[in-house]
Amino acid sequence: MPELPEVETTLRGIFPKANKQTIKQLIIRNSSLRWPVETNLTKVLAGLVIQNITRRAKYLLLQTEKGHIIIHLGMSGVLRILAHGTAVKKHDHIDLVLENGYLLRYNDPRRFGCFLWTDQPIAEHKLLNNLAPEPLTDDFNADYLFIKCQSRKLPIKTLLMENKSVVGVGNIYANEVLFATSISPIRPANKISQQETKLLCQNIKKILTRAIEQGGTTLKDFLSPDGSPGYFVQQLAVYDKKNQPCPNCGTQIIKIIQAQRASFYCPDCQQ
DNA sequence: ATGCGGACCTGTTAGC
DNA sequence: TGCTAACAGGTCCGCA
Repeated sequence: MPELPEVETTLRGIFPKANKQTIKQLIIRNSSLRWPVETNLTKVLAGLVIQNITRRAKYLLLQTEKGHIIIHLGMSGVLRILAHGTAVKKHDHIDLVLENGYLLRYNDPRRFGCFLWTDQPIAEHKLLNNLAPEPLTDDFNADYLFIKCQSRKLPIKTLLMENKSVVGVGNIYANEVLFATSISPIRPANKISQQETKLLCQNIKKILTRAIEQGGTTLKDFLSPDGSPGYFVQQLAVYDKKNQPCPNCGTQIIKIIQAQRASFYCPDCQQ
């Protein structure tokens, strides 16, 4: 479900109620996420203070005085801030109960997400130490992207979705960014020109930024922590638009499968 | 090192 | 209407 804008929306939603709060209790109803949630975390976390909450790629990092909680929402995860005593629903796997009367509740039907603890320096964690630069910082720029593309023959769409090259861009935004840049998803990465990587880089930043401003993209069930949906879906040009007219030229959008993921593009505008 | 396919899950929708 | 198959926003891992 969530790409970077949805995770950023989640961060902004939980921050005001969860940051600087003391953890009263951790409740694990179902520990079987992507990796098992360690049951001894209930002891480790009790009494710790959430000193800061940040995002790295699509990971949410809750910093405490003894280490970090690493949360990923996978395909279908949702984090919400709720009052103590709020009734539990299906797939409400974890509660982080806070001392201010609220709790952070993790719901994830498909259980592709994770809830991990580490006391190692966070940047060195195995899941984080090989990630591309944050796309909305200056470290992610045209020169960086060009060098990454130069040495690779895989389709550009696939490169945009691998976390060692680009983070935060999932299937929806990979399709949208390539449309905005008039590049076919099947073009080999090493056939992208320097000028095109510049435009690609600009469009990644532009589209992610705009999506964040709209509160993310709600396709089926994404809700921000306050329960509101995202509105970026209204601005999608090609994603899930098979057989619909291209907004530029009217040609029918086609759907193909790349790396087992659906790609949508205009065969006329995108070469 | 690269690139591909499988794996992990449940819920919803498309198609017969 | 009902059953079945396909598909869904992610990404790690193992293999060639």
